Amino acid sequence: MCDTLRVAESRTGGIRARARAETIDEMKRIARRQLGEHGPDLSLRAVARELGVVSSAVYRYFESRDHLLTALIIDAYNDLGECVERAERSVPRRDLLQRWLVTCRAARAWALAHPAEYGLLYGTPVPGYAAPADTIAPASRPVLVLTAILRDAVERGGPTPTDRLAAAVRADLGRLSAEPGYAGVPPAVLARGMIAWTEVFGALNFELFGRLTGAITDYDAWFEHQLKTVAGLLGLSR
Amino acid sequence: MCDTLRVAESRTGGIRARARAETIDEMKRIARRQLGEHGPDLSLRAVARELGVVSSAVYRYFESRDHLLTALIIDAYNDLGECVERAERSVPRRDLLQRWLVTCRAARAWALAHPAEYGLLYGTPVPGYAAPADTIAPASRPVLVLTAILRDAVERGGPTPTDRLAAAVRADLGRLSAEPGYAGVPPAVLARGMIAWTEVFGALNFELFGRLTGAITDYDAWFEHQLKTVAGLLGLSR
DNA sequence: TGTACATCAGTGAACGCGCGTTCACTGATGTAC
DNA sequence: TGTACATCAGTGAACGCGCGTTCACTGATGTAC
Repeated sequence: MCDTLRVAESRTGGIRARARAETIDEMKRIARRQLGEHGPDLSLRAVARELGVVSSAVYRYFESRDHLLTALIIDAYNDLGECVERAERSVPRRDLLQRWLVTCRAARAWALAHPAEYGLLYGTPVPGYAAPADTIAPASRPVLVLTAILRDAVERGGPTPTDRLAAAVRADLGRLSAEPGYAGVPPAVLARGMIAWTEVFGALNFELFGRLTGAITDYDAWFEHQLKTVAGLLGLSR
Repeated sequence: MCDTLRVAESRTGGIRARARAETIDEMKRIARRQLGEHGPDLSLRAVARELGVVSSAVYRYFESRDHLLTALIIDAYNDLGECVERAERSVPRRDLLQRWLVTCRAARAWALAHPAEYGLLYGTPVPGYAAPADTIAPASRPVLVLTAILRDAVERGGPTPTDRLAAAVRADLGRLSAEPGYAGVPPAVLARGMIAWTEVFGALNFELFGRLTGAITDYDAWFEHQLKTVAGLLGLSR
């Protein structure tokens, strides 16, 4: 009953539904900000306090703390995914190297702009929090962008690596390349793509978690250098 | 006074000093275990509880929660460093590729055996905790092992990459290769080493933080494949 | 070898704080007739 | 167009919990004479 009405309201964009959506957005915005200041131990009460509302009022909008956390994670994945997709779309299809570069740069730009959310997505898992299934699809958006580039490279008869894969690796990657988003990318290509991807996220971890302090000062330049070196692994040409 | 005596006791290995050291060790052992079960939010009270001691008793041994955390971090760095160093020493000096492989395998083995401590060292920084200077030296032990391999490769006239480095990158890495542990490794070689290192730690992050669940099932094989691919970057020969 | 004393480990109570969550409630607001 | 009613947002108090840290204290234990 109650749920049916709520859905109907949000469909027709009723006044209450709009106000409700705005409050949810504001709660998430505040929560995101606090995530950045006080780490991943998100506090419902602190969010309520900043919103100027009693703590129990939050439960009108989120079933529990974990539900709020999940909403933030899904939003973050989608935000990152959208940034990466938009950036990649802005480059001519045939320029595979640029597509790869732009994709990685967009991921880094997003991470630098949202370090706390990056930590939430790619850092130490929050103990006691199990990511629900809803997060899987948004989480794979960035990697699907990369896969599309690889597929285009393959279709264009680009360099196909002759790496010998161990049976177990071939099995895992073969299973993967049979899935919808990964079709058309042979295991050996997929392997190289994943390695490149791993290096890029390793670089982001090192940079964002402060593991290079004292060694690197120009992070932009160092990231660019890494991208170009790793691009060699993919054999992408302009 | 008090400090002088304590030092004297520990030097002579007095009974009290030994008991004290044992208690400290047990506290750290318990804290390490709890770190694995309840995440990086270490609780002094929980440690005291498990030790069967009142919470304020912990302050006989550690000035504060952060001091205990620092001790754990330093121990972990040293433990990891020792594992990596020992593994690398067990390989003939001239077999550069094996030395590289064994080094990375040791790092992974340690991480898998101590996932919580790995998270403490290489995961999201604990908010509000600033690592003191004492952690710098132990933290660099593993990377110095890699550097030694690279230096030997260079001295043996191994392949010197002709990568063009941007001025900023050359400056940063040049500054680095002027430091004690990095001497004898030219920037271009250092760059490739750091990229390989970044990939390996990216791989560990993905594996330990569960970012490959559903895709990879045989993590051993996948890691080996990554090592061999990345070794190509270093141009290490047997 | 015996004794007085200093030093230690550990106690127990307390301070002040923050947290997630429940529950009965009060008005305001939109809806159906 | 007006009115009765259902639904909502938000309140305020409370529950039970855990936390880091301080402080005056009690015995036990090692040390110096």
